[in-house]
Amino acid sequence: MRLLLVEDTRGLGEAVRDQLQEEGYAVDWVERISAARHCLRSTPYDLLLLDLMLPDGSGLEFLQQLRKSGQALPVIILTARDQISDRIAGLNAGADDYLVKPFDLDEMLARVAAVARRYSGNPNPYLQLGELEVDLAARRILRQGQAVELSAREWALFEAFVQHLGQVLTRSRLEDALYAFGAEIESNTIEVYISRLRKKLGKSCIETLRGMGYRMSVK
Amino acid sequence: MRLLLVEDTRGLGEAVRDQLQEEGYAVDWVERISAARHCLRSTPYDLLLLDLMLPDGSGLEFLQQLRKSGQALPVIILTARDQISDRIAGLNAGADDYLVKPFDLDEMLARVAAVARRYSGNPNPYLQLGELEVDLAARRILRQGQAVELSAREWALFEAFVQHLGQVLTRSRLEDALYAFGAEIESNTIEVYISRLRKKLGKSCIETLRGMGYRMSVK
DNA sequence: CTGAATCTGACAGCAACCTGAAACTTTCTT
DNA sequence: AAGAAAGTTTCAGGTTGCTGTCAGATTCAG
Repeated sequence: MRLLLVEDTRGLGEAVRDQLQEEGYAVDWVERISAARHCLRSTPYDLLLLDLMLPDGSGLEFLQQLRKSGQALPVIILTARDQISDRIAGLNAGADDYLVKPFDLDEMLARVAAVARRYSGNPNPYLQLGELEVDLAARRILRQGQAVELSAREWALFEAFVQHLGQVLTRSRLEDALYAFGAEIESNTIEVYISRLRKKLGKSCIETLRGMGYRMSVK
Repeated sequence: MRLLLVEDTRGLGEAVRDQLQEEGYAVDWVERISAARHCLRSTPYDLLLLDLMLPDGSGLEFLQQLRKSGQALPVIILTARDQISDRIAGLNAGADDYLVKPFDLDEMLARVAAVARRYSGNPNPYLQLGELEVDLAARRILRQGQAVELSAREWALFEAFVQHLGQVLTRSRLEDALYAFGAEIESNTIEVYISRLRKKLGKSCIETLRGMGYRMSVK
């Protein structure tokens, strides 16, 4: 269970993170919206804890953007007492719950556990990658609920991407994933398989970075 | 970060251990499965590097046993080139990644770092440079939260600056970063790319030092 | 003010990439 | 064992947008 905490108050952020980690959650803590955007791209999270007043923008707008882009990620917002009206706006914008600062840490844990429980229909080996649901162990992929069948090579390639989510993979790195080490390949096999994966999984699932390689991200 | 290396080839084992230790990992190196079992009982490890052909049994079976007993420990398997089919079996048995011998030590380090990162739950590390957020592994840059796309050459140049923050880079130094060693260039290509970077990343991000070169600072 | 260094918009050429289809290989079925 | 089906690799033609160069504008040092 991995959480992303966006909170610019040092003391509070640290306390919340430590408390959650003690409970066994994996927690990433950032202080800016831009950083949060970053994390969300390269890592699949199960829950977002979002302060509404941040140095580089409004958490509320950020949340709206998230929802607009189709992110179903559970969100708990953190607001100061004098921003209570934001609470309403927050819930409207698609938050799942809220906490008014200063809040009790046990209260916080309870809310997190509640939201987590509500959402954890499937115990975690499932990865949610945009419209894809991936079960790595079972080698199964659902796209918008529909099963997608991959051949051996297609799967090997896909797996390489998933195991290095968000990172740019060079051609030679991908070749290593498809063919055990140093097996020279002359033609454009990689491109052909990229093309097939896109056909099966959706165009936007793999980005091309001309002259550099390819990248799969969470969104 | 403590690793257990199970490898019966002396030379290879030594090289891998030394390399990893230089990178700051704590490494225990054993040559037998029985010894590995022992270590695992008495010490908590963060990662297991496992050869599949060992004098006292099959690493594959060992891995299966581990998984059956509920061990979630990350595992990278090492296979010889002619045991490719084991790679599939290994991944099925619950390995997280594989390396085909003979492998490049840098490649090995990269895989170890990747697996370690994946399990430690950290997202890619990112840099904050003024109004820029940089994720080197993902080759992603956010400028005030907005994604900025760089071409291959632009990125190479940018990377050179980031890797020498605050230092003055001469023209010939930059040429070496863009073109593999000593490729003479006559026209003002460098200036053109500097210009393109400034357009995308902001004027002030790279300073000109007339007659000397260019510099990027932390700001 | 003058010359040299640097900046930047424009552009032709071409390498990188995409993709449908054909040739070939492996696996399955009868 | 032979044929069918599925998977893999290669090839070729079409497209995209990066790259290096130049020329004219601009900045800077003396």
